[in-house]
Amino acid sequence: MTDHRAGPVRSEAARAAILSATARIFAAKGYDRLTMEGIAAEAGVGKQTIYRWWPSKGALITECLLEGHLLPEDFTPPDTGDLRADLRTWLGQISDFISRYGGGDLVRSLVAASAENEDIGRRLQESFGADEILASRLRAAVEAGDLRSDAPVQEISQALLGAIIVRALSRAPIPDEGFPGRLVAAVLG
Amino acid sequence: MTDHRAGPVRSEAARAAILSATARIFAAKGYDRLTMEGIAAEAGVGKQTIYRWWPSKGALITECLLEGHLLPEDFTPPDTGDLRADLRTWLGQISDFISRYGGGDLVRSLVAASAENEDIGRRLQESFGADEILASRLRAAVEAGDLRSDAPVQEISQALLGAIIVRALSRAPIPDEGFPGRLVAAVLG
Amino acid sequence: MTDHRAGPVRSEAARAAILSATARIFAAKGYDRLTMEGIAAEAGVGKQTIYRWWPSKGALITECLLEGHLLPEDFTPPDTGDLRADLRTWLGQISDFISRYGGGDLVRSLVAASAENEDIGRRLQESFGADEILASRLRAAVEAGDLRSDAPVQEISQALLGAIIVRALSRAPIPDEGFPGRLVAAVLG
Amino acid sequence: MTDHRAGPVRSEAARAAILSATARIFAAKGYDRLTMEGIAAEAGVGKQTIYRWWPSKGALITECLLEGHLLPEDFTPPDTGDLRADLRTWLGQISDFISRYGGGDLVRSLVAASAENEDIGRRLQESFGADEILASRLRAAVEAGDLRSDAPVQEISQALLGAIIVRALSRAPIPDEGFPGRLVAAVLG
DNA sequence: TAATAACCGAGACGGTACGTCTCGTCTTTTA
DNA sequence: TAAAAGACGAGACGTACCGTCTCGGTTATTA
Repeated sequence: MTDHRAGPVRSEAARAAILSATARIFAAKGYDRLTMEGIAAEAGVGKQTIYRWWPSKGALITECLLEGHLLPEDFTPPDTGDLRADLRTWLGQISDFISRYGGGDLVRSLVAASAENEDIGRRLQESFGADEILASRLRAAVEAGDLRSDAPVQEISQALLGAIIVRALSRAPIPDEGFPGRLVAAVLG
Repeated sequence: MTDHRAGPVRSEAARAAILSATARIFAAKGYDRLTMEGIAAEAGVGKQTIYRWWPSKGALITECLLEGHLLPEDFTPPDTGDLRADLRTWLGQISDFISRYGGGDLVRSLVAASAENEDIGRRLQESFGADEILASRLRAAVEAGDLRSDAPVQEISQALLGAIIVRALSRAPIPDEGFPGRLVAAVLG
Repeated sequence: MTDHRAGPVRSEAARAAILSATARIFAAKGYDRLTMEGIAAEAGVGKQTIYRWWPSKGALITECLLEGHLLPEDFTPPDTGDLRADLRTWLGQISDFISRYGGGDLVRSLVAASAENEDIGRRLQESFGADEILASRLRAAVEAGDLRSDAPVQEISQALLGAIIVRALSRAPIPDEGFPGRLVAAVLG
Repeated sequence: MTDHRAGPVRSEAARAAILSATARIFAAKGYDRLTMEGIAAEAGVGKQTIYRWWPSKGALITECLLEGHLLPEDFTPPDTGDLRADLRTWLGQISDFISRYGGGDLVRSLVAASAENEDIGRRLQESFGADEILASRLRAAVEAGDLRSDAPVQEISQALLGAIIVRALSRAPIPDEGFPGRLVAAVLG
């Protein structure tokens, strides 16, 4: 028996246009000036087509995030064998990204969205590569003897990403090349 | 609400009513459902009386923060001579506060306000005692030999507070009594 | 032979369901709350099936009218030889109908549809029997000497029906049994 | 004195602009293409300013009607002593008006509005002068012996106006100069 | 009797308008 | 004479329908 219902199928073109328009406006104007009407107009789509598939602005941004429209770069920490150097590289990538794109505006918008929307909040660490990949990297370092066996892996990840976020919220510019180094020194001694 | 009336003499009462109403709504409904019209109604005040004194919602919240209406508790780290124990105490106070008040809702609202408003962002660390007081405490530890002389004081503060914020944004509850200890271990080894 | 195209034939069941649903909603909710989507849902039919056969809501209502779904009763004036008595009977039938069905709601809906749609407007007099049948009745009265030979037949019909419509639009209830008599007296002296 | 509340007073400029814009669009596009958003835009006014003072499109049109924005002309029947001649003059004025303005479009829009809105319906006869003025004219004719003492005054008024409306709804153009005469002949013999 | 073609229910699509809410400014009345 | 009350222009919200356009499934005619 056919388990698919009759009727037209969701328009992939509309879906792509909406996500793309959302990402464009989010990057250009920030979370709080991102409106559903603006998205619909930019995407050349009726508002109902957005509301038909996403219940809220947050859900839309979540999907943008998951599809990589908002943070086009990949913030995976490398694995060279030297944990601290790898973390410095990773933090340097994020710092560079922030410096290049509006000096923290995009991060702040992402944090504002996270504060308002549960799903986005849950995926925040993931978005910056501070999730399972970093955790497994840290666990490998424990096995290699680079970290103590009782090192609190999750707290280390949160502290590193959190420092970046606090800095973005405080509007302090990333000062110079030394920041990743100092942050790794602060967290891993 | 309060018994103030029209007239120039009562302006201080209006000011207090506005700040109090702002704090009450902020705590009850969060930053994004805090409206100027709601504040005016709750305070029994005309909207213009708010706009006469504060240029924006952010400025209003900033003043609430500075006057201690939003975070009624004082998050000053103690000074017992044992830096790590003091930090654990401090983080424990914050964790307790979060657990007691809505499990992070208030922190998230504060973060949302920080993301939107520059002044609030600048005072974010200060609000949680992660500012000069903590910095001087860390510098004293350097002098006492508890920390290396090149310890990156600011990054340590940001990492500690940031870990709290990332946890709040990710909606993970503070798990148990061990969190402050693990976080201090993560940051100061 | 290509005098008949390939494919299935128009579904009589769908046609009947649509007309019936239209009449039901028209009577229950009135012209302005009659929606194409509502008709489709009520009839268990796709919207396209309606638009395939009728170009507009007005055309649909016109067909309902012609098939007697909207005004289930037949408002043909009788022919007893006494013109004025026949007209009183006819106007009494219409008055009774109005009193029985929502006190003018249906007439008002019909008038609203007539104002918006040309075809319905053209058939308005016909719907109430104020068309050819009434005209020939009046012409017969002229021949019988009951009316002057230059009696303006069309204007008499329009005045009689128009008085009913004006009364329905003014929301004045049909007051008592005397109305048809007074109206005939007003128009034919 | 508390006979007037504190606060600003209703803007007469906004009120006038709204009524004027409503009348302009009503005349130009008809009732069913008259939108609240269109009115607001045309009047240079926020939508809320309309909804603050009028609950519905119908209420707005009612007020337009009462202030004479919709039917700029005065359809008062004259009083020369010759009732039938006066009625012919009056019906001629209305016929001329209909011919000059879109051939019935405005009347149909008014009828559509009457069908939808109770207040407009109640004032329909009044709008065309078929109310108290005409009634008193007819009563005077009774006293003067021009009409029988039991002439049904209200029904005569409704029949005259109704014939005009039925003609407008049927989209039949007012044929020539003879129509008012024939209609008076039809109604008053 | 297979292919074809138009039908069917279903419903997604780009739009328009709805009526509500809040913004930040401006104006009037009151105490 | 400042504060309350609240009207104002602006514009986003989320919903309801419009009329058009697919979908896949279902017949009836035609080759």
